[in-house]
Amino acid sequence: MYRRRDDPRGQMIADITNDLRRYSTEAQHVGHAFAGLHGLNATDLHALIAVMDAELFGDPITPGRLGEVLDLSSGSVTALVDRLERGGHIRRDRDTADRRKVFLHYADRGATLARDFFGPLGQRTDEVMGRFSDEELAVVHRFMAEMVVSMREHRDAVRAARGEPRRGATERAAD
Amino acid sequence: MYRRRDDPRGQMIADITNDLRRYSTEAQHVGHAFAGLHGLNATDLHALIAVMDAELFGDPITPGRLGEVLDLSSGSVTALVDRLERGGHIRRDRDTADRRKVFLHYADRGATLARDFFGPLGQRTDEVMGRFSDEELAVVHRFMAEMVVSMREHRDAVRAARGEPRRGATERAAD
DNA sequence: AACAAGTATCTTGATGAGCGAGATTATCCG
DNA sequence: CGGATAATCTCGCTCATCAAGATACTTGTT
Repeated sequence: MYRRRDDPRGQMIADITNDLRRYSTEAQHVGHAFAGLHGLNATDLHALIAVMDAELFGDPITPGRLGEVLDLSSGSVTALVDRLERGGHIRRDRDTADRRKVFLHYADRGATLARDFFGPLGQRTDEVMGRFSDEELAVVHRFMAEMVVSMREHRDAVRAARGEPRRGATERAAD
Repeated sequence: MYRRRDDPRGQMIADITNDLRRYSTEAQHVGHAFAGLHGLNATDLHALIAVMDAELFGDPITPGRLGEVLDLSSGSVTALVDRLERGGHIRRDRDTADRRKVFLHYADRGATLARDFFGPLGQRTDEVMGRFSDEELAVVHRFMAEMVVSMREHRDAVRAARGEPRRGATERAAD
């Protein structure tokens, strides 16, 4: 769409670029719509997923880190966590060792919501994957994994371009 | 992350699912950061891209359709278009045939912005693609194209789940 | 101990994006 | 013309986010 080339490979690259952009856009719309359906906004859903990811990874997230991940101010994070806690999606737990810290854990309601979100999505994804061989999926995985790395670098570059360079840099792979 | 399976193929599917989710998430963050860098918000950037896409496709978009695409109320669309017009990113043009309609065209500032957004991104994408053969890219394209279709269907399903079924359904392939 | 500096979270007041309902403007059809 | 329909815009409100500062706890130093 934005690059037109005459050679087949160039065309293929342009096509994939469009695919990726469309996929991301639609994914965002899905998130937006799903969130609205459940009385949340897009940020809330992101936050909920981040909390779940961190916990599943065995390393609960704190409000501070959540703010870094979502690129929110500390005040917004407090409001966000308040909302999610009030809605029964997550819990706050003070760290016993360092009592300044607060760990965020998902509550039942949050877990249910996440399952409802990813379940149907995963089903559709599985259908598509069913039409590809193991070797083909391996190629797709290799490609997408590299794209994720590339996109993370780009995100950091863009974030760094405004104001202070951000702290977190490429945070660990757990999301 | 959300599905752990023991067979290699199941693991591969889970990995790709994670790749896709991470990619979308990061893409969103990039959009958010880039928009902020230029005094816009994420919606504005989406809108700008939608306007450009429509125009490049030779079929300029109206505020009404823009609202459908972004899932915004009519009031929000007006405010959005006002913002973008005030910022010199787009222009309003009345249709000469049906003077109720307003067509949105991007202005110089908008075109520049879009180029600044997609340029560096495309560069990074190209780097990754350079590490894949033609055949491999063809597989990726086939996969992603199917995923886009699947995601669109899912989006419509989720949107339909709340309130009236939305009008637009799977809009034409042009974005 | 006591104090200072650092870190994590929370509070407050202001801004502005988005919604919903209704008003406005233009077109179509009898 | 007059009514119905359609597209866009206006208005009043709510709430997410920000920026700056307050609070609570920890760590290091003397």
